[in-house]
Amino acid sequence: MGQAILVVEDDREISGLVSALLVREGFSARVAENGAAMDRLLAESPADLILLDLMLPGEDGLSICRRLRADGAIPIIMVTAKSDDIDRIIGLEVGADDYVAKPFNPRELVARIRAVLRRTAPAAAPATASSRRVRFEDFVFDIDAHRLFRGTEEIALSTGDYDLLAVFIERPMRVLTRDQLMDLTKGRSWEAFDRSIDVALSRLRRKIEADPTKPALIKTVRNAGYMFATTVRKD
Amino acid sequence: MGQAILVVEDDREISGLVSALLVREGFSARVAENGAAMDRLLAESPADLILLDLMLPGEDGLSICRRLRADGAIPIIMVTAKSDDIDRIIGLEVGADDYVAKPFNPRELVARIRAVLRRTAPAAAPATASSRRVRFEDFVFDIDAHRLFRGTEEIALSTGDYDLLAVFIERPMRVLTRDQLMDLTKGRSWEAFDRSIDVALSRLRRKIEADPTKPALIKTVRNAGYMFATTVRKD
DNA sequence: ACGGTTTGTAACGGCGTGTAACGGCGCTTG
DNA sequence: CAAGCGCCGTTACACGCCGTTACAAACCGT
Repeated sequence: MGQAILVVEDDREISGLVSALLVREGFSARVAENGAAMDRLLAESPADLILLDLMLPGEDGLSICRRLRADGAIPIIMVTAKSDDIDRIIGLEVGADDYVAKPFNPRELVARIRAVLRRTAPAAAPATASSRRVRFEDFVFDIDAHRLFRGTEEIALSTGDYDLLAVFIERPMRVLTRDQLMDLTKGRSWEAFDRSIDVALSRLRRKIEADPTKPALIKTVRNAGYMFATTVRKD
Repeated sequence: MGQAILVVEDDREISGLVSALLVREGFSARVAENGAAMDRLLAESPADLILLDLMLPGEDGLSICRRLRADGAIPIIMVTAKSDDIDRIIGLEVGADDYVAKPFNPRELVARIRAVLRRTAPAAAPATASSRRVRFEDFVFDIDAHRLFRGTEEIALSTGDYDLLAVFIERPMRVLTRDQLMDLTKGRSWEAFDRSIDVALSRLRRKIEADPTKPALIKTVRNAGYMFATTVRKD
């Protein structure tokens, strides 16, 4: 779903709050408690942005920042507890993309993350971002443009249809629980008697299944959830 | 003498303190109390960076920022009294280079000024690279001339149509909220029951969509805003 | 086959969005 | 300066989306 943010922070309470905030805002968040843990997580999968605390056990935030700058071009936002430190960090020219002082306004933090991602995005991809497309069965799904085609016919998708399909496309051949679907599409968690996912699914099936009474694309997995049961080819 | 900073701030006390600080740090500082005074000073001699307060008598800081961004590439740091405003300003994408909340740590302010000057210094020269003409689908849009063509046919645009389209062109494949659209086109913020954006969009769609009842270029994203859903090629 | 549980979906209604229509304002023109 | 015109903000209403509810159908253990 969202872009991957890596939070490097040794205070569990703060990292918990921040990662919850980020997930709520549509990012995916991982936490590392020190430089070594960060390296391990980056080896597993890359991050789109790193939120880096200054004070850390072991290797210092400044050192980590310099190191990251040296090899990759991952955007970095430095976080520091004492606002007096900020001018020092900036002065040191470690090359972070932005700087935030604790305690920070959550919405400001999110806004600064978005601003940095926006600013650095054109550098990575060409400014005229081409749209991502995938194929499955005889469909072509233009993810960025929110458009779905079967053959040459366009199938109109509501925002709800799109959210659901986009989630499935990214996770084919895997059972997704109602809780996961709820979280990934609406950003809120699923409560016991909530049927909105089922109804949304029924509506999506009506548009994309050849025979909605015998679903072939989106299978029901009883007592578990739903699964996008076809292969997805990147274009 | 150091680089020329222009402080746009109506509070005499603050502007006095800031300009003293800047001079002490080796910059040259001038003060303007509002947008008109700023224009006069810029006409006399250019500035290397503008420190722009959000709340000003007469023309608003956001409006000034947009105006400055439109013609030149002078680095701008926005200053605001309420830290809650910061996330909104950043979210609005007025395009400032940094944002600082009052009351600020003087050394942090200086550090941020230096950081912005450092970052923007090399970018100044090759700024005039891109042509001001873009293509999308089978349209050619001449941004400077305010003219839009589909194939060889010209499509007449009102200034309202143009403003909206120009904003979208610069931010393809991104959902823009009504608040952002309002601010970027009209320079004022969006209030809950204001439908003028919706109507303006409807009028633009009527001119550029093949089938305005099934919008393909400008998608509605329910509960969020609108998105220009096509790729834009620079000419 | 029976009863309880889970899933499918039609129907309803609240609310967000599309857009026709009206009218004020500023600009052009004679 | 009056008349005409086009632009655009407001209003009002129609329509579509989606969360909820209710009931039917499918499923499963016994």
